[in-house]
Amino acid sequence: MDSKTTQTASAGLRERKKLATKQALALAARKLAVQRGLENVRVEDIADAANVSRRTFTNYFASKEEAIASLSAGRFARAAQSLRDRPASEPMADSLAEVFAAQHQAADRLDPERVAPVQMLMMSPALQGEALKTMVAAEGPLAIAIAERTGTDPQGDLHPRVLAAAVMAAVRTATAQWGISDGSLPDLIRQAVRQVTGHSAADAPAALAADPDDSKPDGIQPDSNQPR
Amino acid sequence: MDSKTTQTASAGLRERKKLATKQALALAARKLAVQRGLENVRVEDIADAANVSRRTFTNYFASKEEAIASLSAGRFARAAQSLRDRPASEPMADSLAEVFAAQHQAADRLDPERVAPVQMLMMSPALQGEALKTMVAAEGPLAIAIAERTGTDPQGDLHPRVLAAAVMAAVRTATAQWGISDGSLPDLIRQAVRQVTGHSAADAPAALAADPDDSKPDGIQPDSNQPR
DNA sequence: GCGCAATCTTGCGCATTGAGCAACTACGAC
DNA sequence: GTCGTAGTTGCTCAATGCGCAAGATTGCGC
Repeated sequence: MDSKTTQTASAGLRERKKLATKQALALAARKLAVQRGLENVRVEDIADAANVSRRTFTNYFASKEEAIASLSAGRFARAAQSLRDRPASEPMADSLAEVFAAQHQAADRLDPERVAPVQMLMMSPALQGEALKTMVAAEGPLAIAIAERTGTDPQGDLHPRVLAAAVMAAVRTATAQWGISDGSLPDLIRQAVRQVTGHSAADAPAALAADPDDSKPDGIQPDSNQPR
Repeated sequence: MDSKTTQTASAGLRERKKLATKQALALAARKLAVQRGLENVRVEDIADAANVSRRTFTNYFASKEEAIASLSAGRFARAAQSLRDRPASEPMADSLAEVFAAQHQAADRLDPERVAPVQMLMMSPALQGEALKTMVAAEGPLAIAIAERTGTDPQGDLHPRVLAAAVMAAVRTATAQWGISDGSLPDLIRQAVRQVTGHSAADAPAALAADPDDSKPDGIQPDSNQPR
């Protein structure tokens, strides 16, 4: 019911308005949280900023944290599809590394001045729980996509699910490391993902095709609502 | 401040009372949640069951979810120390697999009638966030212990942290799988952990030494507060 | 076009919660 | 035995989550 934030098939004005409201709320929440700090933002403030009532906010999100986390949900949800778009001949380790590296490629080039606060926000303890739930929620679809490749059963077999979970954990760790150590985020992700897929990080090909899917890395997107 | 739930060094009556109160609250929270369902339990009910005021509950936990999750926190916190207790000569993959397999060994023998509701509870969406935070919190100490073994820098180097995160993810996946598929929890954990450590699960030694540390697998402990 | 049904939004109200504050009490150092 | 410190509690209030019902908007069949 929210996984189709991506394929805006323009099902109808109704649907589109709903999605627009949801996104407006989420963006307003993030914007205000970056500006004032999450704890100084009331649900009412967010609702006001999105021109809806406090009650309407509750219809979409259970909390401000969830609203902000929903911004990353879309990107992670697309990971499974991105994996399917990879050539089936490619080694699984390569596919996974590139899928996630490509997703975060744009973020790496953005102005650190604007990325840093968002990064800080997403790592804050108040959001950690929601952020984790978002990533864990993406494990299921990813496991299914992996199982399709390997021809295993995504339900009964432990392997695809463990791999999906491990890869997401690797991405999370790499993202956390980014900013502390130097190095580009995509490279850190490749390194981390390859570690859990069992392949050595040494022989990683430098060349990589950025998915068209990468056009909207909404997690740290320099959208118009970004504080300026 | 809560990681020493284990080594009750009896620092003083004051400390012990504090710990006792905390544990009583946590156990009461879990007990009531299993009985009535988490949503039908108010903080006040938990406080009453533990013979403290509602205000005191807040002094220890921010929410009922956190209270319940705290029961698993102790066990995960001990994982790092358990790893250090392993012989340094043992391959890392074996050590990790056995540390976590041993931790959950007792749980596997318990009466499924009593384990099932607890398992159900821990997997409920309401607790997922807290449960995840608990596991992620354990990654840091585990990464440090891993880094000690491998002689790498737990801060700058990505490897120990990724490994720690991947192992925790593997344990989480195995636990989730447990109950759906058949098989013992320790075996599932070994299988999952070995997958992310890169070792094949085939050559796992059957023999394993249960840590003395395993004496209190408090996560699913058949304590006196268990519903009967 | 038209009007009805489904759905979304909103205002209102209430139960619950999180947290600051100050008084009270128990522990433990001296 | 006395006193300082730390834990517990009741009071209070801002904020939240959600049920309910009325009002507004969209989609659809005719």
